[in-house]
Amino acid sequence: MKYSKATNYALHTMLFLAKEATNKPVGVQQLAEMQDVSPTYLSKILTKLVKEGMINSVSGANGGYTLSRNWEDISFLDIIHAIEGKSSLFDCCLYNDPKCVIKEVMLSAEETLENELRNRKISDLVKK
Amino acid sequence: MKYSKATNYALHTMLFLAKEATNKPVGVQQLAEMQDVSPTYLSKILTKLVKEGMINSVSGANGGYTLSRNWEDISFLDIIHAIEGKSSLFDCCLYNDPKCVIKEVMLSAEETLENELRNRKISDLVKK
DNA sequence: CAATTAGAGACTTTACATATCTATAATAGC
DNA sequence: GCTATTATAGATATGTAAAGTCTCTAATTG
Ligand code: SF4
Ligand code: SF4
Repeated sequence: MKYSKATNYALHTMLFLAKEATNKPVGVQQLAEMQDVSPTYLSKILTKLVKEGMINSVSGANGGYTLSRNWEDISFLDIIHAIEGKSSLFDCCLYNDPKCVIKEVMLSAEETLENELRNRKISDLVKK
Repeated sequence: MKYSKATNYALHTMLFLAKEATNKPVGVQQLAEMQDVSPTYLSKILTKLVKEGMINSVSGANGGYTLSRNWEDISFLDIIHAIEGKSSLFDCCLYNDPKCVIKEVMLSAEETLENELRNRKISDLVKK
């Protein structure tokens, strides 16, 4: 059980875009080089962020990616969910025993984790 | 990013053993049948718990597994660590930037999760 | 000794993350 | 309109780890 590299790439990209105060699009070429990953693969990851409305993409020459308007609200959890999906960390083997104690513990722990990640915004890291 | 099925099997086995107040060994055959998993595979998982001192094994006829003496102290985190390993959920791609903000957020969130899981003991689920 | 049980190791299968390749679509600048 | 540049999409390949099987060995019971 680990966060995927794709999540790592997405977080680093978001942080970089946030640090760039400018609105000029940043090409995937540059973003990929910084992180030592292939541009086509990173592009595929960033497309997920585009579809979730976290960043915008601009085709054509001098194109690239920019943060969306509401970027200051984007949390770590948002980014993780965009890449890893939103399904629970804990897969129950049987069907929905509602008073199952194991499930209760695991889901409540996961919720604690999500709350923490929901409160941490990319924008908080930039302001200082 | 998900908890493995092996973790699920380990948790269910521990809970079952805890509910069995008796000290009689329970064979892997029976444990596996309940969880619809092959005995040899489950055996491999339970051996990890034996090595961490959470359960004891008894070979030979009428053998099986019993909880260890200190079983009331065993937390969810202990079991998860025994199966999934203890390495961090977040793999940092570069080497140890100590003031890295991303790493700081991810590790602190993970610590919150671990604290919650450390406070939940198998024995708490049985007492009621 | 015979039956039963856990443990160990090699191996296979499956699933998924990671990545590559190629073709298409959109845009800028000339 | 033409060309270069850039993102997007889909098919495909590779790598890795989880999940599971098979077989042999060791310990214990009776
Ligand atoms: S006991 Fe709980 S965790 Fe296990 S299968 Fe049933 S509902 Fe799921
Ligand atoms: S920026 Fe932080 S998370 Fe990223 S590689 Fe460096 S230390 Fe690791």
